[in-house]
Amino acid sequence: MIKVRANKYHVIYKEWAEKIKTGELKAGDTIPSENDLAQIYGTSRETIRKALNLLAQNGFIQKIRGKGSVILDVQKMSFPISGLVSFKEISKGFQAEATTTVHDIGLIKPDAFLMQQLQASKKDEIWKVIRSRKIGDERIILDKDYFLKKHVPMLTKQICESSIYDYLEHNLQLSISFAKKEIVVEECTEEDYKHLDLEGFTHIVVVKNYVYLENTSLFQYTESRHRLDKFRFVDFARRGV
Amino acid sequence: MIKVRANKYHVIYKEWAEKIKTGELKAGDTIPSENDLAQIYGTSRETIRKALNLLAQNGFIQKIRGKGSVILDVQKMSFPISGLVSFKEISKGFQAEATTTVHDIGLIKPDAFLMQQLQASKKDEIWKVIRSRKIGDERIILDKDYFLKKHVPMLTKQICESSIYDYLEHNLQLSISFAKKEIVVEECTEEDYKHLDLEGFTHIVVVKNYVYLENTSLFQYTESRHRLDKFRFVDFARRGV
DNA sequence: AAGTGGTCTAGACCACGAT
DNA sequence: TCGTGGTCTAGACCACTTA
Repeated sequence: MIKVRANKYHVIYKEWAEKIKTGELKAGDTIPSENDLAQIYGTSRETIRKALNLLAQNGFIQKIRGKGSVILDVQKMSFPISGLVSFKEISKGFQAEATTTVHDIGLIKPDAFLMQQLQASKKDEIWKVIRSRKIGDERIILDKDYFLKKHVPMLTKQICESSIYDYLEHNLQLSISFAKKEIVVEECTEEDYKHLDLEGFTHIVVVKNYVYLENTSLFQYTESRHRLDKFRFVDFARRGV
Repeated sequence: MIKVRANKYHVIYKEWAEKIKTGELKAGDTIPSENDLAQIYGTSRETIRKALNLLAQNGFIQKIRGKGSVILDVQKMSFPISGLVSFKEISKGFQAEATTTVHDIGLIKPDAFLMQQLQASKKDEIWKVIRSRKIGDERIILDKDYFLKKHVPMLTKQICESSIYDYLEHNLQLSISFAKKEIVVEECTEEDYKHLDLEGFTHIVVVKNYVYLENTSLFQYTESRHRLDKFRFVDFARRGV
């Protein structure tokens, strides 16, 4: 059921990413040279380079001309909302138990705001899902998801309680490809007060996500609203294009 | 003085990125196929593919198997703190005038906090720079920068008033390579109240940056403190890996 | 069937760092 | 000088979309 990428370079990438993540290899060590790796794996050097470039892009190694590829300290990089990950995937990294409550699920007609956010027309139908996330014993995150029905024909409460993304990718075979993300801080709404334990905070961090499929069609708009003191975003960035 | 990358694939990347940014090519259009481009530029297809992969990574195009490369809507992506950009580079995109005030600059010995953040020893000396950024007529951002003196021997008030990064890259020839970024919300400090127009906000968005050189040595720790209502972070992310 | 992008190869030359 | 990573080539086969 799960789509496995069996590309050589991807396999090699995963293999070394794992070695670094588990701490089998330590920060400061160097990995074998590209030529050595090409021999070890019986591939061409360009294939090795694709794997190493992935490692570099994702912050596992730093390639240094004339020297080799040095392993970076990857420990601090926990809890990334970075990239494109769903709450289910993120919550694996939590210590405390995380539970999801579905407050609202149903088909609606888009208002002006949604028509703009989803580039939808009056005729489009939209799945609206409101969920809160409890971590430990506090309700901390409020997720408001909107899916175009033409891409997601059916949705149930049960699906929303586990992982919508699992369902979309594995059952509907949708290929989620990229997203535009925006992080801002807004005043809390009635809805926030109702569903979250706000502890007196008057503002809330809002992560807005516009999610696209492989064919470049926008199919989801999401607002993930995080209580100020519990929000954390981690990112790894390389300079210059 | 400025280092120009004259790689074929980089030139091709810049050329098409420019065409898309300026709107000469519109979202939804397709660019020529890889084979066509290889012919046009008189290069191999792999070189074209390196250029197109850069375009895809940076959100300019979406490559679709069997079809071609479609141009994405890149307009909404203004004001990225994403990637690694300095305030000077960001402020180009502002409507209003942006000015920088230097409040403090000097060499200090690291306290426990800084020793940890910069992985420094007691013997290290550190440049401390405190600056506020005024946009329009409000002081909105407080930047606290710490540089290891062994990498940055000299710093002046004048340099800090323009762009420290310009100075580091062009005059000191330092190669800034990558950074780890963390975004959280904290309570305002005395320092924030003193240097910023906080308008009653009790909390502040803090962007913490750990900046590394090409040889993987950490040389800078920065806190960029943004007033809640003026903070905006935009990102483009691809799913998987 | 033809055209597209995705993977992979075996080789070449270059710029850079260590020795 | 030698080994490293960075760029580039000319070709091959594949999976996919479109006609």
